[in-house]
Amino acid sequence: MEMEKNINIKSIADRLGVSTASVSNALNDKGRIGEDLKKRIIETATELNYKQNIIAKTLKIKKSWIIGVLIPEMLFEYFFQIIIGMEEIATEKDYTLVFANTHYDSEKEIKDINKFLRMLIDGLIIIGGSGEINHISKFIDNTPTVLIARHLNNDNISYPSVFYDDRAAQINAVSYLNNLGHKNIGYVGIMPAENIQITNIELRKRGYMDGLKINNLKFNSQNLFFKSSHEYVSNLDNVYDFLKNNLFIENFQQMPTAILCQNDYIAIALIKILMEKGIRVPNDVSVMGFDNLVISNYTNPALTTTKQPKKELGVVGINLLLDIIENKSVNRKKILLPTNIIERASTAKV
Amino acid sequence: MEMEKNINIKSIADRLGVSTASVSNALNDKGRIGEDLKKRIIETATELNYKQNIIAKTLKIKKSWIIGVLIPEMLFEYFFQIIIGMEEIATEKDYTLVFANTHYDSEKEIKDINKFLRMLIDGLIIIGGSGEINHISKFIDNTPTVLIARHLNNDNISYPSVFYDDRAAQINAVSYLNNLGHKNIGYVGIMPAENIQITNIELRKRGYMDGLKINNLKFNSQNLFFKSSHEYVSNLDNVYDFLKNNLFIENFQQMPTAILCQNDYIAIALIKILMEKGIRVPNDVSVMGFDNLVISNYTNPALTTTKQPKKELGVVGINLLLDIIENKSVNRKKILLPTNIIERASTAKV
DNA sequence: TTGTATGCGTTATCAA
DNA sequence: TTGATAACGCATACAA
Repeated sequence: MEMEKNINIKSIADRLGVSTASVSNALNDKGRIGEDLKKRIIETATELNYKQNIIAKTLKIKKSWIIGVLIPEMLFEYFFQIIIGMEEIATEKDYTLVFANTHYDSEKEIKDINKFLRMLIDGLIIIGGSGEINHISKFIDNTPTVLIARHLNNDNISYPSVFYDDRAAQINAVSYLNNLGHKNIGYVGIMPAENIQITNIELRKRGYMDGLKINNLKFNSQNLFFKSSHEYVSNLDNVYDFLKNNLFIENFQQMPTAILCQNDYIAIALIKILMEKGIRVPNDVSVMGFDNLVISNYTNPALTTTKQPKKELGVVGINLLLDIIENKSVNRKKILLPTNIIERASTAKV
Repeated sequence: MEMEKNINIKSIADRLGVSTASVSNALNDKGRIGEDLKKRIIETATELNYKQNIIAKTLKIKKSWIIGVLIPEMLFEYFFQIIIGMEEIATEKDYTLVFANTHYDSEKEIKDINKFLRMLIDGLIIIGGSGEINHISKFIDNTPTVLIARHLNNDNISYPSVFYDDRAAQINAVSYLNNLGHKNIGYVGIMPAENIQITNIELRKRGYMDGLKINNLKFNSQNLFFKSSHEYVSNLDNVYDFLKNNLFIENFQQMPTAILCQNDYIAIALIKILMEKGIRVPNDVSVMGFDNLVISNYTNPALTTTKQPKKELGVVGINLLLDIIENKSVNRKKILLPTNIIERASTAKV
């Protein structure tokens, strides 16, 4: 096996007896070079199988074509749909995505962002997470950043962001159920861990409460199930186990005729639990989810739920970020995406 | 706003009146430096909020702590479970993953690998895809590479790899159904596009055929549904639509008492289609999947299926790769992971 | 149009 | 133990 020497612009320059400057100019299609020499350089480059070293280029021009993406957990579909949307656009525009899983941990967020900055990322996308932003604002202020579906506690702080309105969506859900004739509507939600606070989850619950008020339905605290888990609850199996151990249908004061859920996983698990107890959905009780997972159309009964534009969150988010990166003017834009109710078979008139 | 100058090792060196060499040695905990100076350097570094530039370091020492990962499609759960497994280990060992979606396209594979190499990745992981490897072997031979769940056409070619046996698993599935008393077993599979060839899919189908033989059941070509789609079929909705338009249950010669499927999506879609026609599962026909998606325990009826160790594929794969990167000796290892049948409610005795 | 020379931030060699 | 300096591969300001 022959010793394979690294081919760089100097290899090409030497081979042709020209300067590296000319090689660089030729290969990057800058103007300052003659057509003839340019052609010879490009020929030699392909002949030698030259590959531009992105790392060196990045060091020189301070552009990496890397976008850092912060995800709070590796949850199926919800986050991955967002990522899929981003990936298509990023690839198309020759950017590379790198991910970090922050586990809803502020310390980890700081650590991950620091790592990204040391990699000279061109921009940052933060998906979901807590309502807190102060601990990372000093980084964000110096780096093009877009927030996706992250609701900040402090409304005065504003960052470029793409989001949908969890609260308004759940208000709509309550109204939808009310229109079906349900006057006694329960709610099932889970905070996936005790020490974290996820604004989206709070907002969905508040939407339920406000929805009752707006529809002139009375709130009954017995019919609100909202617990934190001490162990991390995220996937369907976890959710099922948690509800199985913590939610006692018989504890509902006056069994609700409809139960609104924080998300589809909870709805799907709840339906399974109800059916195991011989409670029929929607005959005995209507169940409504939130997220519109792909699978929710294939459960039995198919799930009525609220669809938020997951993939579009990613697409719009990355486009916004790339606009900011390539043209500083579009900063501080906030984009609200719509939600809508997908009516299926898990809800019925009463 | 003050002009924020980049803090580098020279900033620290200048501040203390020492050389950059000493700063580097101190910060990287190399030996050649006095304890006293080292302490002062580290203090100054934190004081100035110094962040090491990974790009410059990578250029110098030719190590990026980046692992490139090739995925053939953004399919939920199957690939994402693998990724989740990898991500945990990679993060733990301070590596960063970058992904490329090859869309089962050889040209794109070459392009993506080239991009990775230009980023000076430390290693490459290739998940799934076609049975062909020649077009990228020249890259792989010079870069630590691990194949995950990619079955090569040519058995003579050997790369470090982690996999499970699709064919053997489907043979087991046929035997399982046979033991339930099913003698007329159908099969439903889809090749997601016409011009691509995915070895795993071929192997699963072959497992069905071989399984019949081994169990002394006769093969009836009328009961094998295996079509290519001209449009890309991957997610559950696609699969449902495709089957709805192409699979006519009544065309089965002598309706099978059990139908084995290529994957869980197909099984779930098939069950929905059967139920829409009033055919009961498992009373009228048993249906068996492959993959054991999380959701498959929550369908109604819950799905009997074959579980392959998705997350473990990722964990074992990345560990193997990191071993190769850090210690060239473990090369050319092939690791076979077991599969097992998860018995649920979609199959019954006949 | 082309070449010379410098620097991006780091590590590493060699000399002091 | 410490410092001066070259080198990684590239782009660019400036000179020719």
